[in-house]
Amino acid sequence: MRRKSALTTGEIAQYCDVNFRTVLRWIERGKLRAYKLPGRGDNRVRIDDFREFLEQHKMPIPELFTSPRRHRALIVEGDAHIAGSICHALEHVGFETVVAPDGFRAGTYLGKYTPAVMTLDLQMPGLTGVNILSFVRATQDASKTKILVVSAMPAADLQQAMFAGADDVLQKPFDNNQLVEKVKSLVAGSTVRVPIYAQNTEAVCS
Amino acid sequence: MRRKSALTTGEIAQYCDVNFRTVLRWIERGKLRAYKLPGRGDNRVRIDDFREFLEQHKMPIPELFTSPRRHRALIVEGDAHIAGSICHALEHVGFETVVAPDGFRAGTYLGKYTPAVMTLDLQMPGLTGVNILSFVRATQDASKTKILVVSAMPAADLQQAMFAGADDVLQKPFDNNQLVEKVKSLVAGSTVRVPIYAQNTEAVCS
DNA sequence: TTCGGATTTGACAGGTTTGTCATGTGATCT
DNA sequence: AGATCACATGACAAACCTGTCAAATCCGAA
Repeated sequence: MRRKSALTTGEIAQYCDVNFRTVLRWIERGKLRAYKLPGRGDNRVRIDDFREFLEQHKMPIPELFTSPRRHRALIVEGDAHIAGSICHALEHVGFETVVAPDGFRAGTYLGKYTPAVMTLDLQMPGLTGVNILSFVRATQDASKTKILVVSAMPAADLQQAMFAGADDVLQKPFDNNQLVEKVKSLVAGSTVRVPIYAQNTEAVCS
Repeated sequence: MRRKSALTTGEIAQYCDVNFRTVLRWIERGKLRAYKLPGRGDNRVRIDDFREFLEQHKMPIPELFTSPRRHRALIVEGDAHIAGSICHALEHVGFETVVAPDGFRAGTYLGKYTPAVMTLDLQMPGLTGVNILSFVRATQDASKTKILVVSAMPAADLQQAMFAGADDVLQKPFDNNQLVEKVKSLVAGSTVRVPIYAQNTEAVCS
């Protein structure tokens, strides 16, 4: 079954545990964004709009909408050996993993998979670590992705990574259990929403 | 995926997140314009008609059809000076430009903006040029993006870039006019076989 | 605490659209 | 050419919209 990209009023009514008439009124009053089908004027609400609505009103978000992203981890790591090891560890605790062996792929995969968490090797060739951190933080779509910096750099540099936007750091060499613990707590903590949205830094030439 | 100038009912059903039976009814009632194939009477909807339909009903337009795509150029270039120069030249002939100063951003922007054409500096720090070429070519969403490799590498290496998937190459240093010409012809060549009715007359500057 | 007014939500009915299923036939692929 | 897939059609069930009215909730005042 294909994943739906839009919901009907009835479905939303179920999720919110209210009468569908109420959902219609929300839409009427512009509290919930929706578009209409040409026929009878059936409303469809895009999942993203629905999520935003839920967050805005601090309503509980059904597992259904958080789960697929929640268990996805992006591993940005140049060393295939280490990457494989991380993969294995995370998959073992239920994550769906994707490995990006270079910066370019890290970028595409981040946008494509919107993982819940991303482990980032700052010393990959071609990655100007700190820049990436702040860039990701400023990117709306990815701002919710938790970042765990994994690096062999000295502790002072790791501290700086935290300032730049990392959610946590882990010094190489590390133990897989350590990593799994950190990742898990990052994902668990991500249920708390920070309402501050970084402004979108556009790179469009003017 | 094959290039299409018209859509079937099934495809529209997918895009609209609706049952294909419903799409048929829309067509029956004249809400969505379509023409029939001679055989069984299969419906085909021209892309422009579909887009008009979506706009008319304020329905979200799938990324796939967002119009300006054709005129978007992604400039992957580490040297801000050169990047600015390319930007300027391309904007002058009607492109919307985006600059990616590193591999990571190249990746995110490629996915985000799905540009019609991408100029790629193979010697950027951290870009393992040839890998990227083949990666992009293998990536479904971006496979239509034309790639112009811009590099100071010797001609033999550029030749290899062609084998790896580049659509054209340009040796540094280059003249802006040269670049513009190449980009324009790449975009022109990619003509998505837009049928006659295409009113996109704002097309590439002539 | 209790009361009344204002607002929001739930319930019901009628009419219409949309989804589902089964079937037949033309496309499409190898 | 044959096998598989996608589409069209018809009928029926399910879901949705509109309008109206009753019930529940909220809020300030007595």
